Amino acid sequence: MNAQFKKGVLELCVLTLIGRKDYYGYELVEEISKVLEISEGTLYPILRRLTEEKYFETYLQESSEGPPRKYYRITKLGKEFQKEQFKQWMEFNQQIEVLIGREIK
Amino acid sequence: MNAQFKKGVLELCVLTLIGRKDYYGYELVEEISKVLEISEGTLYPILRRLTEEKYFETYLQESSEGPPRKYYRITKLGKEFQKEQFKQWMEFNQQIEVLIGREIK
DNA sequence: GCACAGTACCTGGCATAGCATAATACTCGA
DNA sequence: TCGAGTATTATGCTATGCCAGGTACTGTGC
Repeated sequence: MNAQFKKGVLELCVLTLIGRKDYYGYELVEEISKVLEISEGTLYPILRRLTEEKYFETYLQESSEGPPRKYYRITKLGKEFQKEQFKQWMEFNQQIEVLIGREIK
Repeated sequence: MNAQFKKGVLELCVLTLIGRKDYYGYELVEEISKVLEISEGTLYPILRRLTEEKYFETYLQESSEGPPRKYYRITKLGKEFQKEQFKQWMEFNQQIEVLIGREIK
């Protein structure tokens, strides 16, 4: 899989998934990994960045299966950002389809 | 427009368009610019890179409207690469849709 | 008791690719 | 002759994904 394709889109995926329910990092890696390849070293920085930009809030929760889990909850600002990013992604996709879409056979 | 989205996909667009007919750089910028924002500083390096990797061949042609034009023609290797990239892009798109697609309203 | 696997988080350094900016150079019309 | 349009190229910046490695807690098997 061309790693370049993921640039920017992973952020949208993280925003969208956490918009549906709170996740902790490791859980999110597993969830996304069901569908596409992703490494922890990619995801944790995205979570930190989006939290720094006030799109997420965090809280810790004890676990009986290991160290405490850091949960991420989307903020109002995060929801707006997700909407905007989603819109842009859809537009971009359509533009690409205009350029290359006819190759579908 | 989120510039990150373009990473990797522009390469596929260039491969696909030049797969249809020969283009010179400036012409290609204009063609793609009809659909999405792109700068020359982005496109020319892509052309050089793909030529170095034997996906394109080039030839010069005089022009009465300015300096000579450098035309790009796709190679057999380029066609194969385009197919492969196209397939990967389509797969990637589907995977993203699985993750975030339900947001469509 | 201890090694190990599984769970959970974090960071530093690297590679890639898009972009802004600028330089060069040719043609043509005002 | 000056500027606009055409056409190519190079340099340095930035954003983001990935690899590799480190820390630390829990439970299991020897």
